[in-house]
Amino acid sequence: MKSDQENAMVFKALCDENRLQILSLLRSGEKCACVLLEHLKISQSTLSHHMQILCDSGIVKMRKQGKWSHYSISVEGSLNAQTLLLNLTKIDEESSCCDGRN
Amino acid sequence: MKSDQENAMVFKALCDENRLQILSLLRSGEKCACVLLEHLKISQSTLSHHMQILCDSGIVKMRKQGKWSHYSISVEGSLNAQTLLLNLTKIDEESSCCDGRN
DNA sequence: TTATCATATCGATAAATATCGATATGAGGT
DNA sequence: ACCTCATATCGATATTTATCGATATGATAA
Repeated sequence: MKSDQENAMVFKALCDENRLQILSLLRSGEKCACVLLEHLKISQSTLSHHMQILCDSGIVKMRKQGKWSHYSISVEGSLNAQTLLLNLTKIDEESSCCDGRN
Repeated sequence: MKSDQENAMVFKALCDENRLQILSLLRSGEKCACVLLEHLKISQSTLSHHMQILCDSGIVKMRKQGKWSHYSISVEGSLNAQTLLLNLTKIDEESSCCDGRN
């Protein structure tokens, strides 16, 4: 069981408009930073910052090749986020029973 | 199809430590604000602010009864978040094909 | 080894968010 | 009508995050 802080980091990736747009671009396959930059109206340093957050969440992974950084959606990371979301919103049947004691 | 900004709002609910703790408390069933407050080390006005964000995301719903506000996890809202997450991280098979043209 | 290109990091600032105490609102009770 | 309680809203401040330009790093090419 991870801490709330660690779990929050997974979803931090998804609560920014620019990062959602980046994810949307990655859905069609791996892209290098320079290609992503062409499609966004942010500076190179800002993009680098967002990619860091996306990678920290585990939802995006990076592959270094020479001077290029290639980014893609991580299936494992996405699955992990799915499971996490499920657990966070799952109603606990053990404790929420129907005898009015809660 | 919702905008990136609207989608980001759903996950904004989940990227704060306090809000994750609130969700955790709600997993055992509906709670009124005063009960939630007992379990958290934040002020009443801060709690009210977080509940607003949780409700805006759709993941939590409120029921007013007299002077009390009862909060609970919304099954529909949670399902909506699940679907959204799935769509945001789903790899698009149409465009990412294997002939090397992307 | 010098130059160039892609990206990361740094330092500063702007913008957004969290937090609090004080006050407003609104429902019940006396 | 007045008082109390639960919660929301307001206004101010602190903290966090986003953003940029400048610079550093590290790979490749000349």
